[in-house]
Amino acid sequence: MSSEERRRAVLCAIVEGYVSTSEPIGSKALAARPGLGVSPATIRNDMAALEEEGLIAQPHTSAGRIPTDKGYRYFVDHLAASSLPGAHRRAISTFLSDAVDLSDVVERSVRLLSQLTRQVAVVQYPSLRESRVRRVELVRAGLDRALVVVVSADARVEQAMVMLGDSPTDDVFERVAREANEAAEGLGSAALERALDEWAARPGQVSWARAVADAVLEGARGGTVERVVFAGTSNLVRADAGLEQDAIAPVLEALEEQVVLIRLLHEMARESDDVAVRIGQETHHEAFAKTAIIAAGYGPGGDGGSLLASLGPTRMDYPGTMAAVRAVARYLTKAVAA
Amino acid sequence: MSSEERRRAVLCAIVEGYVSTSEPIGSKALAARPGLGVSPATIRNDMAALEEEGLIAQPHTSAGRIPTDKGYRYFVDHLAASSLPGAHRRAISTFLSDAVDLSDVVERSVRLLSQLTRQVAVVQYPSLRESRVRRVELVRAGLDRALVVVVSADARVEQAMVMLGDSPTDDVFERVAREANEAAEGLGSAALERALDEWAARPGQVSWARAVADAVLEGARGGTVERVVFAGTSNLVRADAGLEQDAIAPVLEALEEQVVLIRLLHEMARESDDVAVRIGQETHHEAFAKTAIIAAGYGPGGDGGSLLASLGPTRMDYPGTMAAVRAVARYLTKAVAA
DNA sequence: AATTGGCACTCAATCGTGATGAGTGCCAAA
DNA sequence: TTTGGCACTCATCACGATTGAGTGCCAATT
Repeated sequence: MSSEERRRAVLCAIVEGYVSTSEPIGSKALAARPGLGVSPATIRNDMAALEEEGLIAQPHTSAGRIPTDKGYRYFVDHLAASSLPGAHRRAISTFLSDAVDLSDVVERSVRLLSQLTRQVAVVQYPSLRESRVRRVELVRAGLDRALVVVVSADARVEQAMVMLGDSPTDDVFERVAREANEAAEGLGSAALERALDEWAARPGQVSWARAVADAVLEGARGGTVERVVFAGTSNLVRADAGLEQDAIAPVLEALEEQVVLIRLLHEMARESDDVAVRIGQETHHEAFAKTAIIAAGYGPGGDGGSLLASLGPTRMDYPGTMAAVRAVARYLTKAVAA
Repeated sequence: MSSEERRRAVLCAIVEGYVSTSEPIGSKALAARPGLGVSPATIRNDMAALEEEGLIAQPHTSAGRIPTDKGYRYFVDHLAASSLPGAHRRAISTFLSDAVDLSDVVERSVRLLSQLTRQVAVVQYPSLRESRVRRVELVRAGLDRALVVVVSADARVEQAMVMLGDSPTDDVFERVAREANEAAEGLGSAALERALDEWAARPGQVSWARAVADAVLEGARGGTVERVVFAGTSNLVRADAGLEQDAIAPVLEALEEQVVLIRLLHEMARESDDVAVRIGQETHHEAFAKTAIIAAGYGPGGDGGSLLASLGPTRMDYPGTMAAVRAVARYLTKAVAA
């Protein structure tokens, strides 16, 4: 093994050691490890070089080394894809096999992922592709408001409240409701838009027809809300997790906020078509500065898909977590396709 | 003031002092307070009596006293209803005034409540009363499964997946879908049940008609799922919150679990028609042993209503939190009635 | 040029010690 | 019943000494 190779091995050993013990790793402890049969002094030289490169650091003078964000990054980039333990594999298939509907699938997945990784799991609801409208239903919900319900051909139901700005009689309301359905039924995308535009612009049409048409279009597109569900937030506060008390509250806040997280996940999805990893500072968010996020897309490729992720302290089991995220993403893809 | 009254005043002062400083309160500090003009020695006597009654305790010999669960209970029971700061009142009305639909109202409420109380807020989705079926829609979602969508007259949409145990042709499926809607349309409660029973039992009916009928009935009843949303979990880990690190993870787990919390809230709603309070051990749950829960019903009285709550460490500002919970419940009642 | 053993040095963590003082319980006096 | 006095307890803090893990550097070795 060349000295270059050994330096790399030393880095990996430091990462693995620190992740499993959560304590800085010294040269002596490393030398005792089987695998790299060299003396502590040699390892010290390698460590000095690695520190020079900014891959490891020491918390204080007389302590061992811990990986920096950059060190973790190197480790992750030079990682052979590891496989999932058989027990986990079985857990996934049994967990997801008897889900009854979409929200059930999503909820089971997020719980499963949090259990497999012992981290916080995040699953974004699938952003469903545009599809044909099966039926439009208008339900009166007060004098001047109505609920628009769109049932699409691929078995989704979207609803939205619209303000009428007007108090139509029941007769008028019923007629508009019937017409809206007739205009939209069976159509999709461009044809749907044309039909609804025409309908809303008919002479003598009620003033709120445009609002209804927009609601139907939005419903057909799968809604604008990008919902995200979590599980396993308690893993953040586990004593062995390695996040200081002060670092936890901002993370929980950011998770509840959602918007920051969703944008981050989108960025990550764009830059990799397998599993994407952001470590510490790479998240570019103060709240996540001490955490790492491992994300993967699921569902049909292209824009139709959606995202899931695992979030934990930078000191996490990267190979294991990446394998779990990849596996759940794969199963979830199957589950939503069915 | 009689000695009995003073003892009560001492207890209240201890609670208030401990809540605001999060440190045990000594006799000297109490005597310095204006209000009860007696010497530290007298207060010590009162304290001994209060400790005898189990209302206060001392963490260690040479420390001041802190309230026990029982002490907090006494304090809460003998509390004059306090009113909400004007700023909070304004916050409530502006926060809720421009909500667009039910889930928006619920989400705004839970955020608002967590901000007002600086605790974890929990809001249960309104369990809506049974109502007439406006329309039933069956959407095929695979060879042997279908989505049943029930739109009710009061502007709700419920959906459920049913397994057909059979792979009907599209023609048959369409016919059954039409018939199911005809059978259910416009009916409610008993009449609906009768009509669906008759429909499902018709000679020559498909085998899965019963499953569809059940799904429709359940949808009309508002579904069985009782969803709960949270906000402000980061407040649990705030350093000044007063929960030890180890106590936090179980709480987060229990919140995610939901089922325990929901049952607890139901119990609480039953025992009080104003604001109900459970303190520490009174929750009868290990996870909540160090927390207090303040719950109130909202929505129309009787079974139609639902619940919201605030959860935090037992060392919390009870009057303030109770006032906030009460106020949000009141506004929320208005919001869902509209 | 790379590796190794030796050695002095640094510094966090640990422990023991003593001082401090907040707070108590008890008792006798008012 | 209240109060002042007083001895007692015990967590907390500050100080110092010790320990030991781990390092950096250098000269010797391969």
